[in-house]
Amino acid sequence: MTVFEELKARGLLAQLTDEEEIKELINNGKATFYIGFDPTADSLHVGHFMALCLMKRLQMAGNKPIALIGGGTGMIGDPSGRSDMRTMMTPEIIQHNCDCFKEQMSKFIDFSEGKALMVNNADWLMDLNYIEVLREVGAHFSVNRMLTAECYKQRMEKGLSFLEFNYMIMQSYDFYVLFQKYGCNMQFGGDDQWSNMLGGTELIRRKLGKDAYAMTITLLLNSEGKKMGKTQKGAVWLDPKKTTPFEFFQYWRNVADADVLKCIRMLTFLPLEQIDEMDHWEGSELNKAKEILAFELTKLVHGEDEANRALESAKALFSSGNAADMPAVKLSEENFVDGTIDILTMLVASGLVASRSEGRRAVEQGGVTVDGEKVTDIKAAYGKDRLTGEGIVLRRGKKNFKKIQV
RNA sequence: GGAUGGAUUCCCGAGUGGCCAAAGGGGACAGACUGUAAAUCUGCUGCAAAUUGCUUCGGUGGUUCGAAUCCACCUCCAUCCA
Repeated sequence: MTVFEELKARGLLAQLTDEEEIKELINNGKATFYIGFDPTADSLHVGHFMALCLMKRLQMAGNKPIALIGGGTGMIGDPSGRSDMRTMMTPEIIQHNCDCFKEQMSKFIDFSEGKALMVNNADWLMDLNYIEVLREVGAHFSVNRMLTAECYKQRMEKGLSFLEFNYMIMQSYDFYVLFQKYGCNMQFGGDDQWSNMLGGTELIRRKLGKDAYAMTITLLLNSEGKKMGKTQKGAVWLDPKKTTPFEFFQYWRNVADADVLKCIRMLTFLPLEQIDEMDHWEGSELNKAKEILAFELTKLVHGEDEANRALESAKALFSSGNAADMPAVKLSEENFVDGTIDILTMLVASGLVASRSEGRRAVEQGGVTVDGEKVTDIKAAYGKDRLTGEGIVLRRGKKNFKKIQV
């Protein structure tokens, strides 16, 4: 099976400028392609992960990836598909985020011996001269066309600043620069990037009279049409300090039935034959598939050891309600009054609830247990001796556990 | 620059002097049912020493016994005109 066929079979391909040409190039390892990553945070997240996997797959097929870090475009902020303006970031923060991205990326992609490149568009965007850009690049863009682009649709109602409007031009210019400098003939990205990417291929055609190609990968949406990889607390990060391997594992362990197979297909490197076998699994059997998904992804991102630990913790936690390395909280002296601590203080100190009011509600609704026993009294208190050594397992709801120790 | 409309709690959105911690919906959280799923039903959703008290309706000041609500100024947003 060729790379192209595999990508297609996994449902990763969304839009392509020229299917035959792209197939030919990537199947024969003749593509030099780039994917851009804007430094919007100090860690990559699941969306980036898909792009990195794509890079890896194509790299294995002999193509040369260029990871572009958007130190320059990050100064502007991509309005594509967003309903409101991004908060502007200071140059210091952008620089910091770039550094974090670099470090994380090198774990996934082999940058040795020219097998892949990492570049930062700040290197060519920051010194541009305004008038020159307008004349050289701006002249090739039609405002009328840009305004009809799908990615601005949401912003036509709420307002779009000139700053953000220029994002497409900057991204197009990136492609143009990379094409000339590194012979980069293809750009890949998320499907929301389609219009920005087309801008690049057109700029190259108009300025150089040459062909370049663009291809987008399907956005990972759940069955309700929402972007996956987001929780109410924010994104699911790849940085273990921001999203622990256990939390990461749990996120995938808890995806909806309707989404498991799609996720396995799109995100893991499991052979397609194996995935096809799972395809007819139904009902509670799907739980096994969720476990496989969670394990495989945790392994890819955090390594096999962490994946095993997360798997075992989860199993132990949900069967016996106890696990060796569940997140633990050490209480300090000031939490105790007369050698005891009440349940509300404990809930707040553990971070399981945000306030005492919330803790009170959780207890009143029967959502709190200590060592498997339901707590019914909001005034319940625990002595220090109970918390020494092994400590106790405090639980709010079904899935939030903390080990509490002195 | 001018005219008009607007800013309410996580989001949408009602409220135009006291009965307002603020309707309704969404989301989130918790319970029941389950398979760590979905659907459904129930509860709950500012903070706290909790039949009470405190802080909140873009910002600052004012009127009033009393302001989300009235007045002044300011900031931001949308639409139309230039």
